[in-house]
Amino acid sequence: MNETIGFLMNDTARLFRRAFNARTKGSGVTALQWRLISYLKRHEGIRQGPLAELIEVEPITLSRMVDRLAEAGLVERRADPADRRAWRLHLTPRARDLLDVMRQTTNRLNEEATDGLNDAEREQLIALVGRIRCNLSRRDAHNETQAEAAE
Amino acid sequence: MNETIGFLMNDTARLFRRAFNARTKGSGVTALQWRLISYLKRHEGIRQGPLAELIEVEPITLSRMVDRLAEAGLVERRADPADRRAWRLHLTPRARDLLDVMRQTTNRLNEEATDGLNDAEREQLIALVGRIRCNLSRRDAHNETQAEAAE
DNA sequence: GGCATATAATAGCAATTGCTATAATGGGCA
DNA sequence: TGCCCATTATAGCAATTGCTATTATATGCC
Repeated sequence: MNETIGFLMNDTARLFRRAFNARTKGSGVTALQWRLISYLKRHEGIRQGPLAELIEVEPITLSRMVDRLAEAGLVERRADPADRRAWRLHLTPRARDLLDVMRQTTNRLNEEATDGLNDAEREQLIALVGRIRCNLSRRDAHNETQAEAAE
Repeated sequence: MNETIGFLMNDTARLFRRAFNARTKGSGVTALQWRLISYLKRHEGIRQGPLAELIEVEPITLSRMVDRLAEAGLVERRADPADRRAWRLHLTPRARDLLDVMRQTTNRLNEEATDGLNDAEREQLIALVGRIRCNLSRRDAHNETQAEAAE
């Protein structure tokens, strides 16, 4: 009974993060920064607010993360031509190079993590966890709606 | 390919934490504090150092977490009779009451998360994730040994 | 156009965390 | 016993984060 799926999932995710951190320690980039860069790759030109929501930090926190990443030459702020309050975020070539390296690291890590599982089991694992995420995602949206209605 | 198992697991674990936090917001206890209390329940009388390792924070961080939890009347420091440098940590009755409430919350949340899965699928999910955790746990120990040897 | 309200981003302050150094105690060995 | 080194916990300082307030700009309404 102690092995609830929630605890199990959190433990496993933490082991993933730890292993990932151990393998990228020398890069000078933290795991949360990788998360930012990784999302930014798929949402090139996104503004700070929406990106903060994606990686789930407060806008002010993201603002300061971008400060540091811009200083490190990994992220670039460009003025939004349609809204002078906003910035559009872009990756620099250097960030893209680092992403390629990280992608290899991630692939290797995933292979190690699923060592001993056959293809069918891997697919099933992804399908089942995907359904969990879907459930929680819906629940969450539902709860947020309730919370807004209550205020 | 973007849906690697590592990212998927992390996303899902984060949704778990978010949902859990949303349901325990009024308790005045943070998720990390819950983690401490939860481990402390299974390791009554543990010393600070080993507990810090369990919940994966630095000893000094745990020391200050215990400061706050002791002030809140949830954790008690007792002198170790065998070692005058060390404290033995114990939960107070109030913490046990809160744990009962949390356990219910956790169970409900797990049911919601696995909504739509039949018993066989739930078992398979737990078995597969458990194997992932086992793989990563071994890998991690291996890497730490390598790291120590390298120093 | 002019004004009220909403939105994007940032600054100040308080809280939390980790790195490094330090105090107190324990344990091994001569 | 006395000394050296390891271990347990904690204090000071720097970095990061979030809450709240603030600035600049946009949008809607008259």
